[in-house]
Parts: sequence; structure tokens; C-alpha cells
Amino acid sequence: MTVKLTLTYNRTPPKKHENRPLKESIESLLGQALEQLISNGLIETRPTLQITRTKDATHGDFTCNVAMMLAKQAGKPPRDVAQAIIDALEPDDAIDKIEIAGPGFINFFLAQASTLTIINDILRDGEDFGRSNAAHSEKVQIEFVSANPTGPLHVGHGRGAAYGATLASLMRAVGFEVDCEYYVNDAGRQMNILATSIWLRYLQESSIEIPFPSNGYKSEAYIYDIARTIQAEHGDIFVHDADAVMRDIPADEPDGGDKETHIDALIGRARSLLGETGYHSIFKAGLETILDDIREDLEEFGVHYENWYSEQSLTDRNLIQDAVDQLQEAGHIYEDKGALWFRSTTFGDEKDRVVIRDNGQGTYFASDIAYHLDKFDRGYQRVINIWGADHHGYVPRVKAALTAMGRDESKLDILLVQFANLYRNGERLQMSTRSGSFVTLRELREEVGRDAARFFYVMRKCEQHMDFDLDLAKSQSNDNPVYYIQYAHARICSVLSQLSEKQVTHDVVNGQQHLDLLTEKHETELISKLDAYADIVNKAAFNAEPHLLVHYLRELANLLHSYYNAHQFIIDDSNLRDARLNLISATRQILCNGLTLLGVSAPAKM
RNA sequence: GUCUCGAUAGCUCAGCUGGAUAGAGCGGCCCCCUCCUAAGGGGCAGGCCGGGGGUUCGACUCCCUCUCGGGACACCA
Repeated sequence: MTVKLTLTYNRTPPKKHENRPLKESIESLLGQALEQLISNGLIETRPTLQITRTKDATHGDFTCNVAMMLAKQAGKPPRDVAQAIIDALEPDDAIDKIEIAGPGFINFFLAQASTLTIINDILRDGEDFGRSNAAHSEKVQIEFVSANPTGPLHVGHGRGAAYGATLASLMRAVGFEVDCEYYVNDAGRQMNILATSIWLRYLQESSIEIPFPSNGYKSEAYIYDIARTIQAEHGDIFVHDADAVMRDIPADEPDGGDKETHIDALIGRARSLLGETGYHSIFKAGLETILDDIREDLEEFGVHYENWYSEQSLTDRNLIQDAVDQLQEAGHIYEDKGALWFRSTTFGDEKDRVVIRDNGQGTYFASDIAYHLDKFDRGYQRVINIWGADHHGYVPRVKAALTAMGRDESKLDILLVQFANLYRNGERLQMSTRSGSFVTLRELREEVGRDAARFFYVMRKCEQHMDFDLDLAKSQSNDNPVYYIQYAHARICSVLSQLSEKQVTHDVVNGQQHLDLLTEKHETELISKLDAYADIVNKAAFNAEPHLLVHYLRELANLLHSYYNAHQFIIDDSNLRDARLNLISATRQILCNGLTLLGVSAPAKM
């Protein structure tokens, strides 16, 4: 099943700026005609009207398939129904011509004057064009990335980061009040392994001869950096001799032991030798160094969070216990083999899940229940999680827990992002965190640049596996789709900046008065595309599909480039010149607005 | 085995929630700068939309089934 936002909104856009009166006026005209057919007894009910933009200009500007949908109940061929509908239509100045075509499509050809207003609307609203309050200021939280702070972000996290940030900006554009949140897993066993790894490296840096556990953060260079920083700041106060550290520690895997027991024993040893304060300061140094790095990395990627939410704080505020209590009171908890289980099967999960282990510790799932409960309790009307597709099996149990606690799980949307495979020189790169050979997000940004990285990540549907071609993303050539769109923007800027050199002024008002001179095919196509922008933004936002905007911008850039090649803008005829300059200015604005929503820059020069 | 995502041009992918002749980019071939940026434009070639059933006025789109791939199925995080 494809996970999509549950759309319960009135998708009618903005009253603030009347961006698309065209489609709406057709809709109301058709509605009236259908009412008339109902009172004439030809049909009984009216279906929901689907008025779509045509692909082919010979089919007019908008088309409606309602006649075919009504053919059955009317007991007449669709083309006859279409004729009846047309006969019942009130005349309207905005519509030039109506035709019946194909099996029974009703095609609307708009009067030129009614299509031109979009140019004025765009120039009037500027960077606000396309923004609306279609979502009625609904409060929504988007949680994404939330990678364990045990190392730098890698390219796999990049896709979630780009997708989440872009979704947030799109949703803000249509009127959601969005908070972005990063859930910091600062409480688990991995963090203890990290802290212990740092300490052991610190000991080695202090010339203590000591083996490194096979299950530790072994080949990660940053562990050494953190260890050296601790050494520089604290000297040798954490040093213990090898015998004290290793005495009675069960063997590691290469020596015939179990790597998990081995490292757990080392963690225990670290805590006992260092004491809780000493251990904590190493733990904290590791956590903060890595988290600062992640934070900086994301900021440089144009990804900003309102909240960084600590998993540890759940324990500190007793929220995990509270959540388990809630489940218990509702009768969904039972005990088995010393552990507490949540009976999630009641709510459709495959099997029941442990929340409190037999050793008294809560599971990761318990934290997550508490965390999600807290999200709801913080007053969000909608909560969106963006997870890697490998977590999909986790969805039913989280939703089950919310339902069990009396929350409306349909307010939680979990969007699953598939992995991105990196290719360099036609070869696939490995991205395993633990193998130590991964490409970091920072390396990616440095190699291909922020714009290309952001763009490439959202170019594909999120549930689609994607191939990320590093060579293509960094190529400063015509192969690169990012530059193609940016170039269209820069070209327009270049034309506008040359006006003064050529001692020509752009009279916008005069342009408005002569928009009717824009009759070239390139011009009408461009105008029609501009008119589609607000729809695309809405759709991309409500369906959580940023790639729709990417494709739109490419098409818009293509039309601009074609237009540019076919016609001159700075010409002697001042009326036509001003009209054309208005058109390309509006195009520039839309390119800029769209790129901005994607988190990609819109350069004036390239 | 169960769940899940996918399969569309040589390659990478769109396809507007069921509409008209299936579209881009890259790659291949051919054209276009005395002209506002050629990081551009125009054209040609290239397809049983994985196979098979079904639903209906109409299916790349929805349902079933099979084939082949990615991923997931812990008291880990």
C-alpha cells in the first residue's frame, strides 16, 4: 500500500489571491447546467466534476469527462449527453468555444483575455504567488532523519532530510503550520557502545595497550578525534591500566567469545572504573560532538528544525512509565516470562510486543510509544513521520499503541522513503554505516553542491528506489537537470539586466495593457503553464509529492528556453516588448518561487 | 514463508488518483549562434506499459493471479 497523507481538506485554494478563477468558473457553469438536466429529468444525480487541463492544445484549455460518466444513467450515447449539457450552459465571456470531441469529452477553449490575467496576478503577488491557506493553518509536526547520534549523517539520511525539508516548505506554502522535529536517540545501548569506544580510543591514545572490541566503533575516524579532544581538555584523569580495564572481561568474538557480551562487559567496566560522573562526561562529549556535527551538517543543507527532542528526556520526565500505565489501565498489557507485553495483536499487529524487558528496562518501542503519545499531547492536529522503508514493519505497532491509548491513529501519517543507491563511474557504492566505508552527507554536499543534492533527492517519488548518479549531479554541464532550471532563471535575469545597457525601460503597466499581443504559440503555452503552478504546489503539498514540482519546473524551464530561442524580447515595438517582458518576469518569479520551495537557489547569473 | 515497494524507450524516470495518438531527460543520428548566456533550441529513430485473467463506455492506472528484483519480519536500536 502506498502511504499517502489522508486528505480531508477542502482542496479549494486560496481566497486570498484568486489565482485560478478559470477552472472554478467552468466548474460552476457545468454545475448549473447539470442542475438543469436534473430538473428536466434527463439525469438523476450529478457526479463529482473532473475538470482537467488538457495535454494537447487542440483539445482546448480544459476538458471535462462528465458526459461519459452520465451516459449510462441518461440512457444515451455520451456525445448526446455532452450536447445536452452544452445546450444547458449559460454563455460566459471567459469561454471562447466549447467542443465535443472523441468519445464525449467536453472541451473548453478559453478566451485569450481570460488567460492573460495570470501574468498580472504573478507580478502583483511576487514571492507570495502560489501560497495559500488551503490547509486552514492546521498545526502539523513532521519528524524526519532522527538518525542515531553515533556518527555523521550518510547519504542514506540525505534523502529523508531533503524530502522532509521540502515537504515542510510545501506544506507551509499551502497554509499548514509546520514544526520540524528531530528525535535524538540519546538513550540506547548504541550510545553506550559509542561512549565506551571513545574511552578505549582515549586509553590507546594515552599509550595504554588494549584491544579494541570487534563490535565497537572501530574504523570510525571521528572516534579518535573525540578521544583526543577529551585528552586535550581533561588530560589523563580517565586513564586506567590495561589490566584494570580488561580483567575478567569475557572473550571477544575473534577469540571464540560472544561480541555482544564482550562489549556489554566493557560498558559495565567503563561505568564502574570511571564512576557515573566520569562516564557521563565522556558520554556527553561524544553525544554533543556528534550532534553538533549533525546539526551543522543539516543547517548547511538548508534543513532546519524547530525541535530537537531527546529520548532521554522521556525517561527523565517519567513519560515512558506514564504511557505503559495508560496501556495497562486500558487492559492491553500482560506479563509473560518476567517481561511486560503490549497486546498489539488486538489492533492488527502480527504479534504482541515487549515494552518492559525482564531486566526491568523499557524497550525502544516503549520509548516510541511515549514519544508518539507526547506528540499527540502537544496539540498537533496531524503528525507525520518520515521513516526509511526498512522500518515499515514498525508501523502497525505504533499505530496499535496509539489506538490502544484512545488516540486517533489516522492523524499519524508515516511516509516511507526508499533507499538511494549511489553510483560513481557507473558503479554502485556501499553505504553501510558499520562497515565504515560509507559516503557522508557532508562529502556528498562538498562533491555535488547543495543545490544539486537537494534537487536530486526529491526528483523521484519517495516510495521509489532511486539511483543517485554522483557524476551527473556534479557535472557542470547540460546533462544536469538542476542547472537547466536555474539557467532558465538566470537567462531571464540576464535579459532584464541588459535593459539599462540598451537604454530601454520596462514599463510594466504598458505591458499589462498590451498582453493581448502575446499570441505566439510559445507565449500561449508558457502562459498556460504559469496558470498551472498553484495547482501543482497544492497537489505536491497535499499528496506529499515534491517530485511533481520538480517535473513542473523542468517543463516550465523548457518552455522558456524554447521561447527564448524563437523570439527576441528586447525589440523596438515597445508595446509588444513590455508585454513580453511582463511574461518573462512572471516566468522568472515562478521559477524562483518553485526553486525556493525545493530549497534550491535561483541564481541571477551562471 | 508472511508483509512491503517496485517492474513503462538502450539507461534513469514521469504519467495529473480511470480518459483522447503512452511522455521527458540521458545516450544514438541530423540540423540551428553576424541575434538578449549554445549550461540553449529544433528534428529523427527507439514501446505487446513484466505475463495472464477480470471489472466498464474506456485500464499504464483499479481487482485477482503468476514471474522477477529491492527491503522488512528481535526483549537490537
